Amino acid sequence: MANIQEVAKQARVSVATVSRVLNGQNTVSEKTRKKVEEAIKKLNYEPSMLGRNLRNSESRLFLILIPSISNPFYLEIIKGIEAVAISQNYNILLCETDSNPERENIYFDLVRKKMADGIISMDPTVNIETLKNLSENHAIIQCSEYEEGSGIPYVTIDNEDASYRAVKHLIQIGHKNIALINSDEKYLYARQRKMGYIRALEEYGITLNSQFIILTQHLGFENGQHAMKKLLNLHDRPTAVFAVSDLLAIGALKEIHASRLHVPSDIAVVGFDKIDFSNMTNPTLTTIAQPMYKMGTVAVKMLIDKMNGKEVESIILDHELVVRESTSGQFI
Amino acid sequence: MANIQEVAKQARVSVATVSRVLNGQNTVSEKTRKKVEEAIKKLNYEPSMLGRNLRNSESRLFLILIPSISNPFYLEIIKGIEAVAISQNYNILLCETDSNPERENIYFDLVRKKMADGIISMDPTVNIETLKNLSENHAIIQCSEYEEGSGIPYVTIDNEDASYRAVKHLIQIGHKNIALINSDEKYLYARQRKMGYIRALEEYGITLNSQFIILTQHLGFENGQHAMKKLLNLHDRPTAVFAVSDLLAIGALKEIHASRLHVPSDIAVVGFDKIDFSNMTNPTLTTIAQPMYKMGTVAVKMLIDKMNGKEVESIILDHELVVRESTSGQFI
DNA sequence: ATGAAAGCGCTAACAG
DNA sequence: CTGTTAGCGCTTTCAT
Repeated sequence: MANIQEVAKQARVSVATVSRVLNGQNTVSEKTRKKVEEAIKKLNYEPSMLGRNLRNSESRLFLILIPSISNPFYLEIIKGIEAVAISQNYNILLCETDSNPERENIYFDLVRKKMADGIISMDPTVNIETLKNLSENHAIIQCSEYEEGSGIPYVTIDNEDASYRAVKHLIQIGHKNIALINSDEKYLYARQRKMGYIRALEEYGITLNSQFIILTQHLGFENGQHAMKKLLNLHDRPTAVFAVSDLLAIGALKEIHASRLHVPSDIAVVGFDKIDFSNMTNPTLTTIAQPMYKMGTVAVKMLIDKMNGKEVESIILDHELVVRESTSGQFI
Repeated sequence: MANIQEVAKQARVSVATVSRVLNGQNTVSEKTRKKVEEAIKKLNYEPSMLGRNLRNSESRLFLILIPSISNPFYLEIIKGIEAVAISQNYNILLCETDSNPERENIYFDLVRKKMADGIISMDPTVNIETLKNLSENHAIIQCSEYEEGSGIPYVTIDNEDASYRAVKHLIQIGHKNIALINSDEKYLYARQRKMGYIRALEEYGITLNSQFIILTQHLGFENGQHAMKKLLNLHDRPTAVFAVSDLLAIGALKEIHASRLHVPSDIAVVGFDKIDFSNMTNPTLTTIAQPMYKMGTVAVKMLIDKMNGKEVESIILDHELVVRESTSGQFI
């Protein structure tokens, strides 16, 4: 493989000139540029990013931290991230932490060792102290999940309001006994969504039934099944369920079917995220749509701004309630 | 950020010695090693991979090529890849081509420019000529999809046999009118799976009904719905469907429900891949399990062997028929 | 408009 | 066991 030296020799110019051509500087005469371009073609030369990166002290790589690649919620965000990243000549290192601090540390090391120029963290289980430390020397943006007052800019939605609207929708179609399948309240979004749930109930004068709130360890399908099983075993079971992720909701759906009950006539279900799969279930799932793709694009733009030393403000994006079959029709 | 020079100065040794400590060479006296380690700690030094990579002419990054990140089939493979990669101090660049040659080329450029040391391609739409060219100078492994006689080693399953077994299962539970929802036959796996389908029918003396074979552009949910719609509109509709991906099968499931028919009593359904979602549907999906995680780990090992100049043989892994609700019970 | 030369941070060959 | 030094491939300042 040819290097810049050989190209220079072939074109009878200096390596500096070759470099100038490579980087599209306009201080090169047309004639010289031609010569260089021919030499490049003739030698099949490809500039090495290893040399360039060392010289520029950059890797042109972003670290994207997610808890699990199996959760479709993140995939759409990643698409947004990737689109903007590529357009700016960056690439992404997709890092799945499995909520494992050791694993997380392997990835953070990549940044410490200059293999990545910045971080977009979507991991709610991230060690926020480490993140804060890292943010002193590196550009970091939090996406979706965040920590208030950490000084790390974030892009997210108004979880409290989204939750409020989901529950209000259930109330408006006639439900009073509404359960909440929430995740562990150590997560900010879980606390926020619970608040929205409570606010909606209060607004309509519905008494909170603490048996109707089930907490799950993770946001997966099985967790939704187990939670729903508990709810179905209650003496007075709910007529509607709001689950804070589509995967949880789909698990609930499955469990309801297993009990030979019908959605939405026996129990209505609302999910959260609008993952692709929420439209494939039977019945299709009413859910809160997050602007995931946009969230990804915004996060990258914020990150690049941050790397360029600009002042970066956190951003709250809009969400939307998508009514589908799992709540359609008036409840009587 | 401190560099190796400053550490050397602080420890009053040469940079070579620091490098030796960094790389765990045992030619350093205990006393010196201590000094160096203290200096590293004191200065909060982290070795830069940019320097190391340039020096070693490696990036320690693998390029993983997939057509779409939304297809869950690839995710489990990726987990396998990542596990082995990390254990060998590599990281992965996950690249979604969207079956777009331009996009593909951006990623191949990464290899040409030394930003990646090797490629694992899982993209059936990959330009095989480009791949062959690239394979002259770079280590490449094909995973799942491959090209016979390309000289590029691959790891995959026996698609013909897997398909044969799926169809045989349907026959054995009493079906004769078995449809095939296949993808475009420009893909090798599609041709192989069709062969298996035909072989099973022939073995049981069932005449092939060409109306029962539907080809789809992609392997997605909607494609499954459309294909199933066509089948349901046939005068003599099939009593069983074998779809070559779970997503297709789930689409078929949905369409069958929409027609107020019941699975499996009206129509039995078999999918392919055993993605997580195949267990979340109602009914759960009978499917062919591919050893996806293992496929990923094997692919990386092959890649690393290849990079080390070893002779690498292609590998065929085992598959398994997983019978679940969508075909359970004797068909009458 | 072009070239010479320094240097990004590291490793390894060689010398001692 | 340790130090000196060249050099990986590139960009950029400073001359000219």
